[in-house]
Amino acid sequence: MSRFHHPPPEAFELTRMLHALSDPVRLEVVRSLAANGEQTCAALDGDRPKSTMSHHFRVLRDSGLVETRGERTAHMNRLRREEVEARFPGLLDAVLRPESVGR
Amino acid sequence: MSRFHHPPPEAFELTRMLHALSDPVRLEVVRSLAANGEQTCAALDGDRPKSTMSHHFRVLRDSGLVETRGERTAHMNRLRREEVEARFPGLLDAVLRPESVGR
DNA sequence: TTGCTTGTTCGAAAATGATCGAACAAGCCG
DNA sequence: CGGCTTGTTCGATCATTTTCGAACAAGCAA
Repeated sequence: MSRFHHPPPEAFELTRMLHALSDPVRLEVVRSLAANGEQTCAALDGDRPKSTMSHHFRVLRDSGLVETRGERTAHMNRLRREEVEARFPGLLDAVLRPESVGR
Repeated sequence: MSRFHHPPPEAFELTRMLHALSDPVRLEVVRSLAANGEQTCAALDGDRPKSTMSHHFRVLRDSGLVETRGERTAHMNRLRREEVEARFPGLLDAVLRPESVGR
C-alpha cells in the first residue's frame, strides 16, 4: 500500500514530464530503470545524499514517470513505461535511445 | 548574417533541450513554428513583453530547437526540424503529437 | 529491546530561471 | 533627418529548484 501519490495517465502533463526528464540525475535514474528494471532507491543514488534522491524520486513520481511501491523497508521503483507510452507516445523511446545519450 | 549563436547538432544536449521544451510558453512557440512554419518574434509573442519573449527565444536557440535569421529588422524564426530529428530521433514528433497537447 | 538499514520530511541556503521595464540598436518609411 | 517598428540587452525582482544535514519512522535481525 503505497503512501505516495501516483497520478493516472490522463493527469500526466507534458511540460511537467519534460521538466522531470530535464535533470541529469533524474534522466540517469529513468535510464537505469529502463535498462535494469525495478530497483530500490539505494541502488539508484549515485552516492548522492538520500534526501536529495528522495526529492528527485518525488519529482519523478509526480510527473508520472515512476511508481514507487512502499512495500517493506526498501522501496521499489518502477518506470511506468506503458502508462507514459499511452499518454505521450514515442516520448520515452526518444529519450532512451542510445544515440541520444552522451552529452 | 545572424548575430546569434546556433549550436551544431553534435553539440545539442538532451537535458538542455528537454528543459527548453518544458516551459509552456516555449512549447507553444515550438508548436506554432511546427504548424505554421517560419514566423517573426512578433507573431509569436502572446501579448507578452518583448524582453520576456527575447529571453525564451534565446533559450530555444541555445538548445538547438530554433534558428533565428537576423535579416532585416524583423527576425525570422525557424524550427530546426531536421537537425533535431537527426540528433534526437522521435523527440520532436512525440512532443508535437496532437494527443500530447492539452494539459 | 537495541541497533542497523532504508527512505521520508523538514528547514535552510544557494543556484537557477522567469518576468518585465527601461534603455539601446538598426532597418525602414515618409 | 525624424519617427515608427522590431528585437536585444541590462538590471532588478520574484518564484521555483536543487542540495543537503538533521530528525524521524518503520522494518528487520540478533
